[in-house]
Amino acid sequence: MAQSDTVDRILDAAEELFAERGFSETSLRMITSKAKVNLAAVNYHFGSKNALIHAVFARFLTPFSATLENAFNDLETRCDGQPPTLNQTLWALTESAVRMPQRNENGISIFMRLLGLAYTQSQGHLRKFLEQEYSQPFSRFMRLLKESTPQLSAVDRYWRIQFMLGATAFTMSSSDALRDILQNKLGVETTVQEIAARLVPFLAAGMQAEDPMLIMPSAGKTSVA
Amino acid sequence: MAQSDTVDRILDAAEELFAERGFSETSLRMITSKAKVNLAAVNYHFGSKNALIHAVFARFLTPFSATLENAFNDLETRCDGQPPTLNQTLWALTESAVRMPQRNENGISIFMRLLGLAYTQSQGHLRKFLEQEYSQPFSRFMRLLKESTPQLSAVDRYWRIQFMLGATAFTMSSSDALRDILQNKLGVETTVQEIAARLVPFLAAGMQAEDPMLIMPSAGKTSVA
DNA sequence: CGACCTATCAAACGTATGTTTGAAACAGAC
DNA sequence: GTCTGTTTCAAACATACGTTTGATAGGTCG
Repeated sequence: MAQSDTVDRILDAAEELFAERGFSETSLRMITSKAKVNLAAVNYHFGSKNALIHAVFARFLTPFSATLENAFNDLETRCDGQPPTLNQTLWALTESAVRMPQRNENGISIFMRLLGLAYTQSQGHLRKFLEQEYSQPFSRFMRLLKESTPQLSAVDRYWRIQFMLGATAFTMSSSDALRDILQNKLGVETTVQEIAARLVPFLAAGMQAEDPMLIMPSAGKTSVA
Repeated sequence: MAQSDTVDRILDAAEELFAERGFSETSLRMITSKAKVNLAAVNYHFGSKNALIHAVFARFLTPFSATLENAFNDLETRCDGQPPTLNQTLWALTESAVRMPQRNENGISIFMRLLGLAYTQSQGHLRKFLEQEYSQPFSRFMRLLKESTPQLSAVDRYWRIQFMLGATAFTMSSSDALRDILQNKLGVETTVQEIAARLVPFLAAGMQAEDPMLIMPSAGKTSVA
């Protein structure tokens, strides 16, 4: 066949291993042996390990950013000029992620973990690649968030967005492990959708908290709203 | 001198480099050349690279966990049998961290980033080490959190704690980079204390959000609070 | 002084990494 | 069948890593 499935087998294996162990801790030999392809195949098809990392992200991110654009379009036409509510904005993103066609049942959580790693591990080339390729939907989401939280100052909004990102990336990145723990400790089953349904209200409440500087640290009793 | 300053020079250099680049991405040769000591000194004084990582954490974490125990003692005597409020619990932790004596002006942010990396990078040995050595203050903090949020079901509390952890670890793990971005974009200087002062209210509000299951995803308009 | 323990150093060791090579296998077109 | 371009493969390459070695100094105590 002209384009064998070698490329996809490599991408599948790489995606899983990167998510499990991080980028530096995953060697090409691990990937190629898991994918059952020759070691040289990675450099032949992708050129380098870094390029493979980019390809793993691109395979998910390109269709996802298209889905996201549609969701944002829908949201804006539905709002008809009015700024969307914070919940609407967050759900537009969440539903796009949850509804993406997945290669397997863990597709979302694997990719969430990869996104978290991309942010956390200081891989300069990756950040540059993501900024270059996918800045548009990101900027648009930021703009919607801004419209959804007009009461916040730019600085407050900036930090709270980081907090949201953190809670999301972190939770999703380890949601498999967390689900297992919950299953064992409390005997409760949990789907990714349910986690999202718990996460979004948490984020919305955090974003809309009282002005942070009103509540200061001290030995006295401070209470929230 | 009996105990030269080689040990501390190594610890200082390692701490900084680990925080900047992560554990796997930092080689012993980088550390020893930054510390201006011989390569073999690390294995001589610490035994292995992993042991050096543990030592870096222990140097900060041991005095910190003592400070934390005191803060929790203070809090419990101040509450006099009553369960503490969520804000009190969160601030007990935050103030202990902020008030720790620091080796240099970036001491806290460096160490926050290290803690974030410890959680994020899947270094099995590190997690085992931390669980073994510092499980007590961690468990105590969890117990206080439970008392501070009696209104939450066990499952809700479980997930929301994960969300808090995520927002904190993630923000702290990249706080230097984030501060730089903010500095460039908005021309605002930010201290770790200010980040904490913004984070705590965010977390408290999220923890005390409405029952998550009341707000469901749909195409319709949903609003919070 | 000489014995002894500790600390430092340059050099080497074995291993694992990402990448490259050159030949072999395979495909489709003529 | 033969040619042509693509894909696979085993092997090697150069480099970087964590760790070990054995020699050399420096200090302390009898």
